[in-house]
Amino acid sequence: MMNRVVLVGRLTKDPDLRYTPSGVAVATFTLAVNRAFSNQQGEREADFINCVVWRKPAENVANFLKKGSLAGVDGRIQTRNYEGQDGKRVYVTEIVAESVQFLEPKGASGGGGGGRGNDFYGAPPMEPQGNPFGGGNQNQRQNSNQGFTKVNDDPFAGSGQIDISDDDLPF
Amino acid sequence: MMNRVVLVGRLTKDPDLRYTPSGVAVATFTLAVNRAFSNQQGEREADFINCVVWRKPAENVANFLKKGSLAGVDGRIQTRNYEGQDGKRVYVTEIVAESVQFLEPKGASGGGGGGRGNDFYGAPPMEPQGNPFGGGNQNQRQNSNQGFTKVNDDPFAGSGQIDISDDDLPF
Amino acid sequence: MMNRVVLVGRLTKDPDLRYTPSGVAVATFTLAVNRAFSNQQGEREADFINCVVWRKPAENVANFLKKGSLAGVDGRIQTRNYEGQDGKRVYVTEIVAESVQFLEPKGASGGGGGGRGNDFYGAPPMEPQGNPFGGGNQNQRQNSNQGFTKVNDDPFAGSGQIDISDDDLPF
Amino acid sequence: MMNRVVLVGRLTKDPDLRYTPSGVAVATFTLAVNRAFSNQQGEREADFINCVVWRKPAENVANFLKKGSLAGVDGRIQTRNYEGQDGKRVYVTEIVAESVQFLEPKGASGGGGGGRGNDFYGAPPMEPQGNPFGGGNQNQRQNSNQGFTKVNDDPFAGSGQIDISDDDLPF
DNA sequence: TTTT
DNA sequence: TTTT
Repeated sequence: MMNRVVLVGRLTKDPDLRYTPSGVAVATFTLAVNRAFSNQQGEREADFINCVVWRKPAENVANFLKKGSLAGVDGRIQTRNYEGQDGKRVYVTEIVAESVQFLEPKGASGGGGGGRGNDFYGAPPMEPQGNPFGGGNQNQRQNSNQGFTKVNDDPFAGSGQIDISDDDLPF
Repeated sequence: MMNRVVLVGRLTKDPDLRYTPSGVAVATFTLAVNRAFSNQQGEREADFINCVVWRKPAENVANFLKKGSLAGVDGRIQTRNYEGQDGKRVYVTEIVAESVQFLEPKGASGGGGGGRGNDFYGAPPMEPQGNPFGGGNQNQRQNSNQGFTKVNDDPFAGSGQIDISDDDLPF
Repeated sequence: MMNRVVLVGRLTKDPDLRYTPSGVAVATFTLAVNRAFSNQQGEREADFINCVVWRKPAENVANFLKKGSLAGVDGRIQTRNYEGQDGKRVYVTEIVAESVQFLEPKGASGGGGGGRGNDFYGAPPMEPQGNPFGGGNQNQRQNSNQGFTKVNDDPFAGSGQIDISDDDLPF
Repeated sequence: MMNRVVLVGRLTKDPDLRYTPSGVAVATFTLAVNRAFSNQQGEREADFINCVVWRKPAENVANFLKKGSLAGVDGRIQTRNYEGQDGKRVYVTEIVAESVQFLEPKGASGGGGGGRGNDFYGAPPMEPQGNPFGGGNQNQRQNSNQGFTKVNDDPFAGSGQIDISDDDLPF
C-alpha cells in the first residue's frame, strides 16, 4: 500500500492553529492549486485542497504562512467520516502533511524565518486522529474532550479552554 | 503549482465504466489503501480514495480490474462541487488517474492481460470535467442527469444515448 | 511499474538548451535541493539532481529560468549508459521532467513571463532518447549526427551547426 | 525544497544487507522499472534504479524480497560523490527509501511474511551517510574500505568487525 | 459505501 | 469557503 501526495499552491486563508486537549498542535489550511490546463471557457481553474499538519510544523505553518503564501506539502491522503448535524454521514478527504515547505522569497511574509532552511517536518505516522476542520461529530465515538482553541485569536490558548462544550468537539 | 498523487491499494468494488454522450469512456473506482501504522486500538485502518480515469485506460480498468484487485494510480487531486438534493453545496475531492497500473500477478484476475506491460495511461490534461461518481447536480448547471450508461450492465451502451440532451450533462 | 519524482530546488547554473538534428528542443539543468535535515557537522547538505526536459517546455525553461531560480519538477527517473572516453561504461541517472514549474515571484527573473500560469508541460512519454548532458558516446549506436547547438551562446543555432564534429556528440 | 520519489518495480538481484561498524543495518538493491512506452524499435525498456534503505526496513527487505520480487519504494533522491580507483571523482545518484512495500501476493516469496501489513518503514531523516553500494573511496576521505560484511554470506557478520578502523568507513 |  |  502506498499513499503519497505532493502539492504546491497558495493558502486561501490564514492557517487555523488549534490544540488538542492533551496539548498537541494541529493546523489546518486550504491550498489553491491552479490547474495546468484551461477549461472549455479558456479559464484556468484551481483545486482547493484541505490540509492538516500536526505538532511543531503546525506551529511553523501558523507562524510563517498566511493567506496567499506559496507553500509545498508532502504528505498522504486521509479519508474519514463523521455524523453530520442532520444525522447523515459526512465523508471527508484531506491531506495529512508530513512536511510543509515555505516557498515565498525571504522577507516576503513579514514574520521572520531566518536561516536558509525553511521546511517544516513533522506529521508523525501516528498523529492523533480527529477532525481538525470541525464540522461534525467525529465517527462513532462518544467523547468528552475539550478540544481546540484557536491560537491566532487567543494568545493564551494553552490555558483556558473551559468554556467549550464537549459536544462541540470532534474528538 | 504542483499536484501529484501516487497510490497503491485494492479496489473496494468492481470499477464502474460509463460513457459521456460524446462517447468518452470514464471509469470510477475506490481504492482502499491500508495505513502504514496502527491506531490506538492497534488496528490498521485504511483510507478509501475515490478515483476517476478517462478514455482508453478507463476501459482497461473495467476490463482488467475488479473488486480486490491490487492497483497503482498516478494522478492528481481534483476538487469540485455541486448542488445536492437538499439544495446544499456538496464538496468532492477525488483523484484523476493519469495512469493506472495493474499489480496483480499474471493470471490472477481472470480477464487476460497478456504481455509484460500492464499499465494504462491516459487521463489527458484536458479531460472532460464532470461528476462521474454521480450524486448530485453538477456545479451551477441545472440538469436532469440521465447521463452515463454503465457498460458492464448494458453491452449496448455505446449505441442508445439518443435521448440525452447535451444540456443535461455535466460536460 | 510506477516511476514518479517531484522536486523543488534551485538551478545551479543557467539551463542549457540544445536542439536535436531533427529540431527537437531539449534543455538540461541541475537542481540543488537542500536536505531537510543536517549532517553530523550540523550542516544542511544538498542533492544535485540532473534534469532533462524536451520540446516546448525546454524552451520555456531556457527563457524563464536561470542560475538560482526556484523551480519545481514533476517527472520520472531515467537511467542510461554509454561508453566513456576510456572505453568504460558510464551509468547515468537523471530526471526526465514532464512539467517544470517556475516558482520565483513575478518579475524576479528578469526575462518576463507574463500571464498568470507559469508551468511548462511537455516531456512526452516517448521523448527522444539520448544523452543531452553529453559526456560520452551514446549507447551502442554508431552515428553521424550533428547534434546540439547551445541556443544561449548562439541565437542562430537553428541554422548553422556545421562546425560540430560527429564525434563530439551524444547522438 | 522538496524531494520525493515513488517507484514500483522488480528487484534485479537479491538485496544486499550489510551493517555499519556501529551496527546499523543497510540494504541495497536495484529496481527494474519498466517504462510505460516503447522505444523506436517497439521495445519497452526499463530503468534500473539503485535504492538504499536503513535500519529495520533494511532487514525486512533482506528477509522478504529477493530477485524478481515486485516492490514499491517511497523515498528521496540522494546524490553523492567519491574518488574512484583512478583518482577521478565518481558521481552517484540513488534513492534513499523511507518505506519499502512488498507487493508480491502472500506466499509468493517463500520467506514468510505473516500478518496483513507488509510495508517496511524506516529511513530516518538523518540516516548515516555513506556509500552502501561500494565502488569507491567515499568523499574526500582516504580509506581502505573493508567496510561492510554481507550478512547473507556470513551469518556471523554481527560479530567480527574488530579489525575495521573507524576512519576506514564512510560513516 | 468499503479492500487483502 | 477560496489563492496569485
